[in-house]
Amino acid sequence: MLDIKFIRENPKKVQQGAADKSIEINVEHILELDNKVRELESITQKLREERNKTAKERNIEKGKELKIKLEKQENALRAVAEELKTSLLEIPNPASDDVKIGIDESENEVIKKYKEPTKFDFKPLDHLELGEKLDIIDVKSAAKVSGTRFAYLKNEGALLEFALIQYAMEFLTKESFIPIIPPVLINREITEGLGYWSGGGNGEYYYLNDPDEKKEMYLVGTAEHSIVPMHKDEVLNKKELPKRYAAFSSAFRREAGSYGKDTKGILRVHQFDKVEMVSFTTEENDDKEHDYLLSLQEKLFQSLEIPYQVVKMCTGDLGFPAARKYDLEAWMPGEGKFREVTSVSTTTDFQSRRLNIRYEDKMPGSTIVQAGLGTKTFGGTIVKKYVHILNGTAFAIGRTIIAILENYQQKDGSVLIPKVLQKYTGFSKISPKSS
RNA sequence: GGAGAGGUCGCAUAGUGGUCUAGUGCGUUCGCUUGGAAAGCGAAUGUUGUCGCAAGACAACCGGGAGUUCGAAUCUCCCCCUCUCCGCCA
Repeated sequence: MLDIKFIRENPKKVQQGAADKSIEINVEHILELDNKVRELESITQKLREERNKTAKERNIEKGKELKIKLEKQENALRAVAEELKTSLLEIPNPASDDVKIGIDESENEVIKKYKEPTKFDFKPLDHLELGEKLDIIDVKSAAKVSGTRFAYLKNEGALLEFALIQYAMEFLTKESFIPIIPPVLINREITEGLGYWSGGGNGEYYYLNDPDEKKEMYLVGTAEHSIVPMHKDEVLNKKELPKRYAAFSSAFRREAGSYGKDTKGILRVHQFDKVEMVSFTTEENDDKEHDYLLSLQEKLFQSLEIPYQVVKMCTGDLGFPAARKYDLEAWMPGEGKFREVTSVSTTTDFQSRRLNIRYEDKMPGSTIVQAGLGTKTFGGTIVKKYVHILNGTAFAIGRTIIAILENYQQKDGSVLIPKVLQKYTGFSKISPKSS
């Protein structure tokens, strides 16, 4: 959500920001609504003032009259205010100035590359073929039990997941992240704050509806969904910023509308595990924090020695709340393509405004010279600002395993384990099971 | 799942229809006092919004929502959360 004051002062920028993301909004209409709300607000306020006075005088007759008038005004105000709020929620966060304007992913820019794509003197297999030969991925049984887009990870595959989690958590804890395991079920109110419903419905997330309970619960699409609202309605101390979390959780996605896309193996599944980074910081440190989170993602993949490229999203591929976003795409020899394995975005103060997460900032004190009295210094004013929230993937376990399997496969069908992970796996190679 | 208690200004508490413009204590800040400090004394001390150049004025907010009333922290209804006991349970 954008600040109405910002919209009043920068109507063109807001209109253009939405257009750059190919989202249609009508800023002019929103400003009209805003004026109307303020007009009605002042009328209502005057009536309330009178009502309060009348009640104090115990003027019952006049009070009855005012009550009716006031009710009318309040209803009118509520209707327009509601309309304004709905309109405000439809405005996307404008992209940062440094983001390229573009229609869709075809205009994204590759800004960095690490290593050349892995070369083989044999025809590399894809992760599913490998996974089945090694007996570490089983989608057939999962189809029987859960349906398509589910998988069992077993044997060394399961252990590899634990190794990745342990490695990432240790790495991030050393970087002063707070390790955390969040709930994966969230309530309705929080999904609204997160914007699950913007764009006219929920095509992305699962919900659980117990017929015996009136309450609906929603499965998180990423740990971010339960980490960010942790601080809803709080005022953080500037000294504790940046506050960084390293969260491990499962993530659930309906993938409605992606039928026929990436149907093979575990690249795109309904349930996967992830180590996620979430950072709360100040306005002035936002850009620096974004670079920092990206650098951590790069370090992790460099330590696995997996070739990748960093892609900077153009406006059309940014998504609603992000002002800037980078994807790290790992080389996947099975497909012969770079595929997204992590992503990192800043939502600036867009999410925090909606969820009301702020921090206290002290403006510098001022010194004034008083005639004949010398100088006097006044303490700074405390100002509350919305925090800037960034989030990025450390490891999306499934996709990272794909990258490892495909890049580390050997001619004999075995797969080597990246050196940094060996102390966590306890083995350095996965060999095909003879059946 | 059953029974009970409770959610009030940073914290602790008072407040059961108009004197609440929410009292008091603690904490915090400033001032007085002091060689300096403590204590003491005095004052200030929430959030959001509207109007205003400003000083300020006013409105809304006592877990959330709806209602009764001229008037609600206070009465009614629904919901949420916390605590205690019992049951069940990894």
